[in-house]
Amino acid sequence: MKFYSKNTKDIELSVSKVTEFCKKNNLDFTSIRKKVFEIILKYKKPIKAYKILEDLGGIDEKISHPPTVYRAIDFLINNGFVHKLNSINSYVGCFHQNIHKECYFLICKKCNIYKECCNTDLTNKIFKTAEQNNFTVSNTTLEIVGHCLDCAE
Amino acid sequence: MKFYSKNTKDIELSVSKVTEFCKKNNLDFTSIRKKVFEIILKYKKPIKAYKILEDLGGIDEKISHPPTVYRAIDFLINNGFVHKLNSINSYVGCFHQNIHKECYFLICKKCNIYKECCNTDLTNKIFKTAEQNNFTVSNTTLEIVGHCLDCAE
DNA sequence: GTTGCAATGTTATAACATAACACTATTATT
DNA sequence: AATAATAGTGTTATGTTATAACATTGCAAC
Repeated sequence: MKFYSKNTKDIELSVSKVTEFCKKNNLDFTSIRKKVFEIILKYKKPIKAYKILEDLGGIDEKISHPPTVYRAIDFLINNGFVHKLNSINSYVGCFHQNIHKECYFLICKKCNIYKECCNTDLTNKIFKTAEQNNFTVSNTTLEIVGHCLDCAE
Repeated sequence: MKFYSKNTKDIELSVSKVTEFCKKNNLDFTSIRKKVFEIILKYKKPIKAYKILEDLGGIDEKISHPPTVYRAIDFLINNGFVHKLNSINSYVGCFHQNIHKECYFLICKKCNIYKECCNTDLTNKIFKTAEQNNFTVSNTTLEIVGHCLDCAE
């Protein structure tokens, strides 16, 4: 399955994009938040919180406690830089041009590779459904779990 | 928010529907599985595994161990009688006429009430997307988290 | 320079889920 | 009838994911 392969340059670009966004919006993109963001991006696949913790410990033992990681993740998610894949308790960097919270994901059970998609049509449908039910959306999750072409039998 | 309120009679109906389905499909709807299913239905809101465990303990202390509950849940989910809401680690009985695995949910952050929807159009779109990506679907999750009318500010 | 506030450090524990193996009951096989 | 195979369950222990609670730090506003 083709997926968004990020090389070093792509990661740098994402980081600087977020840095700029934070500056504009008066958000505090601290050193820890930046480190956690970079770890997530570098991992390429969905990464688990305790794996982030481990990697962070490799950089600096002082900051290797769960709350440190979860706080950084919260910040990154709340601002749309990272998404959580609830069905596999993992986190992924957002690869899209616009910082946003609505996205959907194809997740391969076997190789764990994933693909992030945005489909305006689908998103609109979802919001319309919510509206019809007098529902105020704060967050949506659409996860499609299965097998990618390479992993299918 | 209006939701699928199940009275005793509705629950009995669901249980007998599932009982029949299991008979036809040669599935073992054991006493424990049935009890767990009933607990989930009676709760009306999304219920957590350890709450099920607690309720089950009230019926019979012998069967109040986590694996007992999780095994029953697995059975119920695999056969489409129950859905898991990954974003809140909770379980809900399926309220639809056809036993199935694809559904989407509106979940109120505040009161935890939820609504289960099925929208063929949306489901088709999701499957089409997967197909376009050469992806074999085993399971989809669409969860819309936010506030219902009563809980909106 | 002190107050206020957001971020972080730290300890502990809560909440969610499964591994591993023993036991039981039922069915199928000899 | 004895035996084997199998699915379900009982039980202990532990693995995994996430947060509560409170102390400390650093910086900005007054």
